[in-house]
Amino acid sequence: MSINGSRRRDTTVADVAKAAQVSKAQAARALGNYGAVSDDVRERVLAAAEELGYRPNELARSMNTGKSHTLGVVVGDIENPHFGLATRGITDAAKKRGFNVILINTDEETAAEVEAVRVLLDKRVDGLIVAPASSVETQHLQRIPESGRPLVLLDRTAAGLDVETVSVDMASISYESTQYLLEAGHRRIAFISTLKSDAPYTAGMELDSSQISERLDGMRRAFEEKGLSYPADLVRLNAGNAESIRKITRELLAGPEAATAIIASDGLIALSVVEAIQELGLTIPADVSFLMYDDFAWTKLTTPPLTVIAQPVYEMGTTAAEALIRQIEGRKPAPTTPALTARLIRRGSVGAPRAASVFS
Amino acid sequence: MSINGSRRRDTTVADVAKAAQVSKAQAARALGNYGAVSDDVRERVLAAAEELGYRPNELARSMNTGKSHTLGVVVGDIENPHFGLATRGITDAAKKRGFNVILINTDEETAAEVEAVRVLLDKRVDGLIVAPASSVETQHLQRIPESGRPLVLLDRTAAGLDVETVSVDMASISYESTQYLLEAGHRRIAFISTLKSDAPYTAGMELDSSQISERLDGMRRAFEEKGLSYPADLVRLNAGNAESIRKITRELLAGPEAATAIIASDGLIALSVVEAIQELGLTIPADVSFLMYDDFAWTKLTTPPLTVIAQPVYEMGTTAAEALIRQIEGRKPAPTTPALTARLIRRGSVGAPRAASVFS
DNA sequence: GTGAAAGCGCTAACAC
DNA sequence: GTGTTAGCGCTTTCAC
Repeated sequence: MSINGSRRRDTTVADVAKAAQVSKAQAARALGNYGAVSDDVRERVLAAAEELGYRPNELARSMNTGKSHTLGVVVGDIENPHFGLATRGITDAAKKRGFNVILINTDEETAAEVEAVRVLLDKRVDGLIVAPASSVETQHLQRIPESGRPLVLLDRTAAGLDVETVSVDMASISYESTQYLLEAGHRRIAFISTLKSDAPYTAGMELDSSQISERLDGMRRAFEEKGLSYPADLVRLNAGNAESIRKITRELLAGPEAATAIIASDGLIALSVVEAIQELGLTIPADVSFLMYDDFAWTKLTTPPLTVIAQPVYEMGTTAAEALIRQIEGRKPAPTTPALTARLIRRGSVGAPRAASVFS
Repeated sequence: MSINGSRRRDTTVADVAKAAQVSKAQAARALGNYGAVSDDVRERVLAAAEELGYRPNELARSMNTGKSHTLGVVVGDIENPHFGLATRGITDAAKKRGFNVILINTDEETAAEVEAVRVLLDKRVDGLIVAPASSVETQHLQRIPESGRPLVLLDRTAAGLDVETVSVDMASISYESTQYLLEAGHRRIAFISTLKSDAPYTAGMELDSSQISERLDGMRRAFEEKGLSYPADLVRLNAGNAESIRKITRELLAGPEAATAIIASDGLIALSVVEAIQELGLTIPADVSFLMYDDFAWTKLTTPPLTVIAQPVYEMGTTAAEALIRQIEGRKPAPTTPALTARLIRRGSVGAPRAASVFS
């Protein structure tokens, strides 16, 4: 005893076993409730555990079961409400099934993503959900299934990776939205994305993001169906921060060939675009029409309320987590995977272009 | 050898040691780079490791070092941008110091929080950051320092818990903001919070949240300094979901004693309040003034832009993580902890009350 | 510098 | 039912 102070060791099964006067194995069985244990023993063990304040060491448990009951989640930016909501979906679904979540942010940098995957694999998570920063650089993702752990992709697909992917059909919703803009009379439709790229966008260029590719494909198809060709000069990438987005917006809206409608690829971009439009003293939709991906609550509060492409983000999160856990537990795929689809919510930010008559 | 297929075991130090023709201990030393290892051995071990694709098992490592290099983070709702941003701060700071983050959502339910703490402790995280759902029920938080692991509180304090807490001084910013409203002529100032409570608010009532208490204290002080008494009937709790918030807003704005100004306790509430105000056909600030906690980007896009109380949320996250890691590593507190303060950003949502002359 | 061996706390064979 | 005995993959004495 003496001065029993300083660093107190956690109480272990051995301690409990001793106190309950049974073998370590029996104590472990009672505590982990598996195997066969007499009521008498179970009672004594549980009482002793309670008494001693025993708490299982999950690390030790994980070590010999090989299961950590932990999911690794790798997203571009948790600060972005899109991922915030998706993460909420993931953690909710995970908790429901007894799994925890280790979250890593990549800032949409592939290097950080590679590192994140390494760390999570080293930590022996049971599976991973990744929203890949790049649909092209995917060797590090390849390693996940190779290491025997399941992987589910969120939002974007990855080249050459045959894994379950939870995302909505971007091509068709993009097609539909573009049609809507075309019918309103727009021809000069700009698209702004955060996607990093060394070179400015040119038609037919290979893109790093399946998601953006699909959206552009949808737009192109809508144009071509009307016998029009799609204005590749209005696609702007590298819309990284607020400042660059304002700059892009100003450029897009200047000159004789200015855009008459702008599509923002996500909520963060939308914020800066709308701000820039207001700063220019322009009015939506009289001077410029506006459309954005993701339906956040604030989009209803602007004047006018914004027309958006709503994605079932929370459901995508739960779906991804459920799919992953299903794979981890080796169960068969759900009979019918309900397709997740985006939909266009027409509010007030799309109108006829100023000089519609010129074109139509 | 034979059909070396099926389940491939991960390669371990033992495998590497064998391949490099050294003892397991030496291989481990080279790999973990600690202890003394000759250049020759190190080289051979590293080469063998590379060759075999060795990856350390962090679980095993954690088990005998007792350090998991993982932080547990418990927040009310990651979907709330306030926590999204704080979490971003935490993960950024953690990553910078080589720590990972396990995130758990409590939905502001104390029961879920108790469970979350238990799970994280069982997983042997090195320390925890908790935004406590309740400032009163805190026995489970007590257990964290008792178990020998550091705890840092975020946003709210907890009764009887002497741990580092990262939050801004709510009483003074609330005082300042209330003064501002009073000077604009408001007397009927409502305050809406998500805080759960069995009974409606009454003056002097004990609240579950230190944060809300402080805010109300600040308001009260501002009123009293002007020789006025503070309208406790305008404090509304239990603003849980969009529907209840709209209902509260409608009530607050009806009748002869209607509120002339509304303060929303967080961004989620603000969204619904503003929407409800618009639905009622009222105009901000002509019909009702509005003030909210947290400065989100969208607050600049409404008409008029909203007057807000900006909190350094991201910095609170990084500060909390840094403080926690400092404690984990047993280092002394930073010489000067820079005080985090909120500030009032006056935009356009506060004006004179409709019937200001009646009061002044 | 190096290696053998003893754990970390738990689960899982395997006997009895 | 119960206890004994090996491990899981790593770190860490402790000799040499």
